[in-house]
Amino acid sequence: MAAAPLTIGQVAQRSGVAPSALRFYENEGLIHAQRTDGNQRRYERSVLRRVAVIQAGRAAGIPLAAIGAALALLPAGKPPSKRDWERLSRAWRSDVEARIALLERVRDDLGSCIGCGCLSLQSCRLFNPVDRAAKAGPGARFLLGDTPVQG
Amino acid sequence: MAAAPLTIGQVAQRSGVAPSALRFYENEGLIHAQRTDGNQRRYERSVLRRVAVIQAGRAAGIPLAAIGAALALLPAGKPPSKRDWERLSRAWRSDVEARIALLERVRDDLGSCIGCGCLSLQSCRLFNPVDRAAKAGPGARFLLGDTPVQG
DNA sequence: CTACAATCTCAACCTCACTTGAAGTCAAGG
DNA sequence: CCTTGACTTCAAGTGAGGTTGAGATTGTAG
Repeated sequence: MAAAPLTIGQVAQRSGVAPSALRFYENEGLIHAQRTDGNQRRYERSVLRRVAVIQAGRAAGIPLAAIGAALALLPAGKPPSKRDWERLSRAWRSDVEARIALLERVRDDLGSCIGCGCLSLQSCRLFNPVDRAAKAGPGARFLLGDTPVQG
Repeated sequence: MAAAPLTIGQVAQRSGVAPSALRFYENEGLIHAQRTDGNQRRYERSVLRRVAVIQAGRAAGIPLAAIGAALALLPAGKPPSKRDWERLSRAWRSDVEARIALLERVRDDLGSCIGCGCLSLQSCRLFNPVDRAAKAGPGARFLLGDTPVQG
């Protein structure tokens, strides 16, 4: 008995991802499905793994497009090898670490502002003194920093 | 010589926020401006502080609406007191900390997955075993966790 | 065979935080 | 006065990551 293919509802239930999202992922090329004679989607079980990888990436804050790019390097019909997953999770991990570092900086700056007598807008790291110096170029941007993301 | 009011362009340059964004903030009720006879905006200098607070909140990942709610509790025409800012920055700090904790968990889960032989989908914390158990309710959601945000 | 739930497609809508464009007005230098 | 650049409003667009709804079709249990 070959493993029965899964309907979209079954995949939705098992993965916790809404059917609409699964269709969306397919549209974006992240997953793939066979079709019945009546045009309904039938999924191989390996799609569950793929969806789980997508979930992990989303949890890590990786944009869907980048997740898709990563998945594109993985075998289509088969679950990824341990090595594949190692590569992926390592990359995502360092991405998450960068995001954590950014937030930690913001946290520390907020913390230091509590005691810094910030109202003078003098030497505060959070409110950088672009107001006083007004040098060339816009300031205060340094806080936001573009989200580092692997293509 | 009373401090000259600032044009929108000047506020934009000094704060690093685009004029369109400043108009947007005004529309959303986060900042306010006087008008000239010719209907142009003229800002008091205290708006720079307010905008800086908005920037700080944005950096901390606080939604604009929540920043607006917080600002609404602050004196309108005057810079916030030290106490005001302490209250705000403390609240935002703990919000940031919650976000950091979430990311740290994801990071650790990604890390543990590197070595966990995850491909068996057996006991992995990242890929939680909803696939095997398929209990009531959707799974894998636990990773995402709603962003805690103060109203 | 008949219900009825599940699925299909396609287009429209949603939130967030803005940006862009069109068409017109204001302010300041020469 | 005239030009030029900064400013005005309002509507619409952007992009991410989907959801919602309409209307039609399929799959399955009884």
